[in-house]
Amino acid sequence: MLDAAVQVFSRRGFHAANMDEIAELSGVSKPMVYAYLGTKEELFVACLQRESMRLVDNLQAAADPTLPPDQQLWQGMRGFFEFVGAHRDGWSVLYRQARNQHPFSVVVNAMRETVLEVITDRLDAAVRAEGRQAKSEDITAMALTLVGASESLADWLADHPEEDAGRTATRLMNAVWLGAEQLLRGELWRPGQE
Amino acid sequence: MLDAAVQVFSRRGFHAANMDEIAELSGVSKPMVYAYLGTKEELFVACLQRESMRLVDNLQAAADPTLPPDQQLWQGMRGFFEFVGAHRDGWSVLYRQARNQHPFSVVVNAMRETVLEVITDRLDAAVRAEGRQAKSEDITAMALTLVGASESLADWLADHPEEDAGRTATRLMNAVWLGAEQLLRGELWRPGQE
DNA sequence: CAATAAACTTACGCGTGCGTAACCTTACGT
DNA sequence: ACGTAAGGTTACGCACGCGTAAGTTTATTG
Repeated sequence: MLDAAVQVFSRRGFHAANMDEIAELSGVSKPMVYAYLGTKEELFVACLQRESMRLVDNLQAAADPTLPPDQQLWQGMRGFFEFVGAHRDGWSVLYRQARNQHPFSVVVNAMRETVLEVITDRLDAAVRAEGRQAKSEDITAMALTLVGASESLADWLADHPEEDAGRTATRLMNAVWLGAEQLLRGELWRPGQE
Repeated sequence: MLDAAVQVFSRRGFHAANMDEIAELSGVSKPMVYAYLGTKEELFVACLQRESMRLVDNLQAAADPTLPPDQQLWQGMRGFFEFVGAHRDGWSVLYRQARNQHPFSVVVNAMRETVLEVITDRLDAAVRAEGRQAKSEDITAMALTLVGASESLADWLADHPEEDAGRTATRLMNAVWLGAEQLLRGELWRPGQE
């Protein structure tokens, strides 16, 4: 039933989606949808909450703080891309439909804020491990870069079912870990032993 | 009159915006809006076209093919961030409202595709200048990374008026040109002489 | 096997907002 | 002055879709 809602919201967007279609796809009548899941807004929020929980779970399951920073980063990215690949509709609802639509944006942005905090903390720890320290706004900018680049590749992944989550994560590592300069010179980052 | 529309669409989104409000903010009556700019959809598309033209103009005005690749990249980014800083409502309408809303997404995605092509060509040229060649999908991934990271920082910039376009571009250069690895070690990329 | 409650459906009231018909008013030629 | 047209406004028809009242079937209990 939630699955049906996610599917319809993904295809049509919040406004264009109508409750009759969701009910029909669920195989029940409209008043049942209202009885179980409340209004259209409440239903949408329920979808958002389930999908964002899945996303964050996938990120954190991939976190192993004992590994070196690049491995941690790669694993986090792979977890994220695996969620996107496995739940394309969920991704679409979260980032293409809800992200900028009041009042749903607050839910999504809260989740994005959480993700940003996690990454910021990791970066900070990695810098400290080098015996250095960086301005917090520089760390923030780096985290924003990582998240934005991930979202962009995620969108691409969502539209290319043939692509593999691990390969996508590796591509992103090459871009953001080594940097464009190294890449132009032919250097490559490779995932270590699993 | 278009300005008023962009402002309202930016604040409310396409669906929540109503023509009465746009008319009132324009200082004319509703039938006049219809007379000059057509239906709500046509009006929205007109906004999109103006803003996307501005954005692309800003990107290309900043292009100087004689400079080394990193300088070209930085100038392109700065041009882009300057557009965002100067037209926050326009940015909001393009990327937060229209990007995933049929049938407007086709307009925005066409523009994004153009930008991606420009960047892809530049990257390709830079790789060739090093006497190397890369798989096209790797170049594509790098371009997607650059664009995604730019969008993420642009969104951040749009909500932080105190921030400077040039500084944002420099931050992004540090992240994507040098790479996170260099950055953790304390290296910094700096814009050359202007 | 009636009486009643639970589970579900059909059919509709109602608000909202797009797009326009009908109406007004100011300028201009005759 | 007066017909007429350009340029404007007010007021409304209409479709759409959310949420629910009223009605119907299926289960349950004395």
